[in-house]
Amino acid sequence: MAQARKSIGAQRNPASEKAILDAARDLLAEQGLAGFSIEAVARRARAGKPTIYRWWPDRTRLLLAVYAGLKDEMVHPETGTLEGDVRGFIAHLFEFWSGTPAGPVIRSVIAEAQTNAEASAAFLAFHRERNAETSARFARHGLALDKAQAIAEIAVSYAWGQLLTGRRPNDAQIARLTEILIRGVG
Amino acid sequence: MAQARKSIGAQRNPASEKAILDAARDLLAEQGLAGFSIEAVARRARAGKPTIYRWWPDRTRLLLAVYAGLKDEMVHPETGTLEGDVRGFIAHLFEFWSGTPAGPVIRSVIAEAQTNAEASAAFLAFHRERNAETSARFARHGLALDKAQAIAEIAVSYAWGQLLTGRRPNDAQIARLTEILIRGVG
Amino acid sequence: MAQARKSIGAQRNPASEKAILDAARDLLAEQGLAGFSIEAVARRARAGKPTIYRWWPDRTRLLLAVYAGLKDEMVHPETGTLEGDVRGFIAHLFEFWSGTPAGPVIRSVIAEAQTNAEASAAFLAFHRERNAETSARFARHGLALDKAQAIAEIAVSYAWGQLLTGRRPNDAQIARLTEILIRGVG
Amino acid sequence: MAQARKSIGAQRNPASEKAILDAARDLLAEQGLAGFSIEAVARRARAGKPTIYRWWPDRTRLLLAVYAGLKDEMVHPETGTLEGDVRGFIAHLFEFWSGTPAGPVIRSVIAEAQTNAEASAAFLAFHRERNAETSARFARHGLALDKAQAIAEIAVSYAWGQLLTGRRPNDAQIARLTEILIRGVG
DNA sequence: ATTTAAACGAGACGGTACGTCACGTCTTAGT
DNA sequence: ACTAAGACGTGACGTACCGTCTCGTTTAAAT
Repeated sequence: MAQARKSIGAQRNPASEKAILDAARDLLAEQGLAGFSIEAVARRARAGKPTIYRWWPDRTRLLLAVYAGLKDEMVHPETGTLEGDVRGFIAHLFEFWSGTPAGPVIRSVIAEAQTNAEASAAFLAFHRERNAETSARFARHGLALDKAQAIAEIAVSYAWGQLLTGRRPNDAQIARLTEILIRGVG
Repeated sequence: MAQARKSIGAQRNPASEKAILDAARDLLAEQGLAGFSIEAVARRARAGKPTIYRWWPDRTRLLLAVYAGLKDEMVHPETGTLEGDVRGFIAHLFEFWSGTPAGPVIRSVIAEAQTNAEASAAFLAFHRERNAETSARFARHGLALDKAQAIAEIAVSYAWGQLLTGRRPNDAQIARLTEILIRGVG
Repeated sequence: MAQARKSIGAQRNPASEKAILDAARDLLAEQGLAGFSIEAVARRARAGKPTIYRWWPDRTRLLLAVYAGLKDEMVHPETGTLEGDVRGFIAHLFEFWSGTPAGPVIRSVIAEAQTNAEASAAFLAFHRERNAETSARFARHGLALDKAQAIAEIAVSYAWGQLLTGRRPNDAQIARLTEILIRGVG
Repeated sequence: MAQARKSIGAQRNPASEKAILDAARDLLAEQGLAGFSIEAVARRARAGKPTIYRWWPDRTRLLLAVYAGLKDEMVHPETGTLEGDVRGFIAHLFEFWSGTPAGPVIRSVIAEAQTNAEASAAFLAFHRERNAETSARFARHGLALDKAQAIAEIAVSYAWGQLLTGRRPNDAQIARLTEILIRGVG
């Protein structure tokens, strides 16, 4: 959490930006979307509300900025087999979601997207981008691209379904899903 | 929309209950969760706020009551084959969600469930109940119950994923998903 | 406080009337006008709200009924001298107001009279009636009636002023007031 | 009545404060305490409720603020004689109360003081302050201070008694009261 | 002896106001 | 020019009480 910061003159203060994004992310991680208000972020970041509104036009855009900040961390290793990659992809999603603020943040973005068209568009765009990467990876093992896209979509949808209902599959469930998907397109 | 209703004595007035639930459902259908406030429901239903709070302790519980009111309509025909039942189940979900207030209502419930533990529990319970029915139906065609449960879960998750991102699959996509699922457990 | 009472047929139940008036008086005595709501009276008297509204058309009229019930107790002895009667009258007012629910009730009636024309009229009428009695008593000692009325009015106004500001004069102050009044009209 | 006002920065907007106090005072003058609600004041002043609650913690404190705003106007001329000053003081009270919002405001404060300890304390404090001034003035004509205080208290109590019961004395009645008081302490 | 009619406790009804919270906008004073 | 601070109007939150209404029960009075 940030200490009191003075202005650094007629230029954007990167410390403020970071303090705001950190506060927003931490609030989402700790209290979910319910605790995520501009006022709470400003209090926690020791920032003025207009400073937040200057850079992010509303609550939704700040949420999306936090969400965008997660992307860099979303990498997972290749295994060499299709089965290993699919299983690893799914398993990694849940690890990522539970070990970082990512889970609450994504839940919040999805919730926000049900109310806010901009959040919806941003989330869908990001999903498509990610799915292109994922299916490209799956296709490296000789799978047709359309089938790779299909199982990537199904896998991610399944993972969302678990996340949104507060569940997390065990290894056996992940293995079964993987098997169904690979046999299904085999 | 309801006219002003008097009390009918020391008992719940079904006309008021209906007017409130109708108003709530219509607001969700027209404006989504953002337009769904107790004040707005009271105005539209020509009801007093305390009348709403008397029967539904908060916004979430009223939302869940609207959601529960959808159950009866959620039926779809049997086709005689596993492939037909799976495909029909998925197709029916999207028809149901787009032709009735059900789509916006379910989107709202899922969004609410990300914030509210009660909504989360209610949604998960309802989902499990529905999935038991669905997988039982799939199992009538000779499929093992655990496999039937798995593909029911996957199918519903896929449908939610489409709904929550504002998409709707065409018949070919539904057919492909159906094929993957059935071959996957075959 | 009353037990649950049944109807005694097509006639007013005196037990209910008493229970309601007692509850109203006690609430005024204990919590003042702030705690005096029809709902609170009904709860305390174990009466239905319509039973109250059947006999007293609104909150003000029930307050006035409690006030009217005080009249009988408002008697004080004659002393044989003008000075004794004036002093005794004033002293008696404060004893009456502090030893019974009368103080809070009269404070409440005066407060209510600032908002409600009916309460104002009722209070003024009662005041005039009382003042006629008081000044008649003072006049028995040879004082002209108009002078007796004047000092009765002044004495009561002074007493109200003390009551409404939460004060109570000691004996010396009462004696001084008495002296001023009697010498003033002497 | 005020137009919509913007914030003028991180400081109190005097225009809003004035609009709110004016609206409160006018509501009291026109409708008395019954019409005096925070919601009504906010509507009339075109102010937000939180703006009112930011500066005055509740209805009572806003009422007392209106009451305090009357002080400056409560001045009356000296006449050179005790009789003239006493009579002028009493007469002035009624002129002040009938020609300005002061009458309804004071009636409201007294009513509120019967319910609210804070209002009671504030009213009593203001009364004592005023009475010190008044009795000091009376004492300039050679009257002992304790006697001056006594007749000031009696005079004000009499005036309150008239105000609270919706009466107003004519000149002869004021003259008679003055005579009684002066002869009483003579 | 039976029926009628009104009073009873209970509590739901549509409203209004309460006092609180967060929204997104605006201006100040300082760096 | 950018900062922290915080006031502004708006509007929803959940609660209390208003005065009205109907329910089903009870019982005295009228048949």
